[in-house]
Amino acid sequence: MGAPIERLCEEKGLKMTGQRRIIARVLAESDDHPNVDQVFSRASEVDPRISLATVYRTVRLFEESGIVTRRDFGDGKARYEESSDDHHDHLIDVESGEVFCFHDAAMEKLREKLAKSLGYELVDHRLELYARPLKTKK
Amino acid sequence: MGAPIERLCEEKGLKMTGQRRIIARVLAESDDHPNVDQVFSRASEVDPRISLATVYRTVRLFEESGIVTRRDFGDGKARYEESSDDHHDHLIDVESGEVFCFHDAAMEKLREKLAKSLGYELVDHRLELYARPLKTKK
DNA sequence: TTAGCTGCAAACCCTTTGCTGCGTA
DNA sequence: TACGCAGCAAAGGGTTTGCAGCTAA
Repeated sequence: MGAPIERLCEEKGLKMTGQRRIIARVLAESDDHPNVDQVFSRASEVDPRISLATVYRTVRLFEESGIVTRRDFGDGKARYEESSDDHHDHLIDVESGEVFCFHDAAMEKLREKLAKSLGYELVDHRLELYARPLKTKK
Repeated sequence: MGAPIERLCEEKGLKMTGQRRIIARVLAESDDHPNVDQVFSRASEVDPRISLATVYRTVRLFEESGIVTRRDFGDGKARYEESSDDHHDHLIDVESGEVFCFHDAAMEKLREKLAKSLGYELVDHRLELYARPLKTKK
C-alpha cells in the first residue's frame, strides 16, 4: 500500500509532492469515511503547513483518478473512502455516527432486476441504512 | 387536498398566510421532486412577490411538520415531495434527470433482515437507483 | 392589537478558484 | 529550467438569519 497512488501519479504525469503523499496515506489509513476537514486535520498532524485548499484539490484529483470514492451521507459534507472492487453499501449508526460497510448479493441482484423491470439499465446506486443498535437486553 | 396543510397550521398555531397556501399548493401539485428554486419559480407564477427566503422557511417548516419530505439526489440541492405512507425509493434517469418512485416489498424485507443481522434496528434508509433507459431496439 | 410572518440583504458553510511564488521531474 | 503545484484569500452556490415593517387572528 502507498504504492498504487504513486504509480497512478506517474501514469497521469502528475507530480508526487509531499502533500499528495501525506493525503494519500491519510486516506489509505482511514476506514471511517472521513470528510475533508477530518482529512485536513489528520494530514496537518503530519505536516501543519498543508492547506485546506490542497486537501480539496487532492481529494478531488484522487476521486477523478478512481483512487478514492466520494460519499455523501446527507450531512452536507463529502466523505471519502479508498475505492474498492466490491460495490458495498453502508449502514450508519444513528446514535454514534459510525459507518459500516456491507455487501449483500441478494440485494444487488434485486436492484438489477428492479431496474430492468422498469425499463432501465442500472449504472449506479446508493443504499444507506440508518439504524440504531439493537438492545439485546435492558 | 389543500385541506391537510391548513389543518396542520391550525394544530401548530401557525398562521395560514397567502404565501404558505401557495407554496403548499405548488408542492401538492408537483410530482417531480422539485428543488427550492423550482418551488420558488412555480410559486412566483402565482404571486411574484413571494421571496426565496420565504420558500426556504416554508419548505423547512413543512418538512418539520411532516407534510413534505426532503430528498437529496446528490446534486447539492434539496428536493421536496409530499410525504406519503409508503416508504418508496427512487430511480433517477441519468439521461433525462427524471425521477421515478417505486416500492418493492422484497427489498424492504431484505433491508430489515440485513440491519438485524448486523445487530441493528432500521430507523430509516435511502435507496436510489441511477439508471439509463434500456435500448430495446436501435 | 399583537405575535408571528415576510422581504431584503447580509451572513454562513462547504467547496472552488485566481494569483503568485515554490518545488518536482 | 519549466511546468505543475501549494498556499492564501477571495469568490461561488445553496441555505439560513437579523431586522424592520406587515398581516392574520
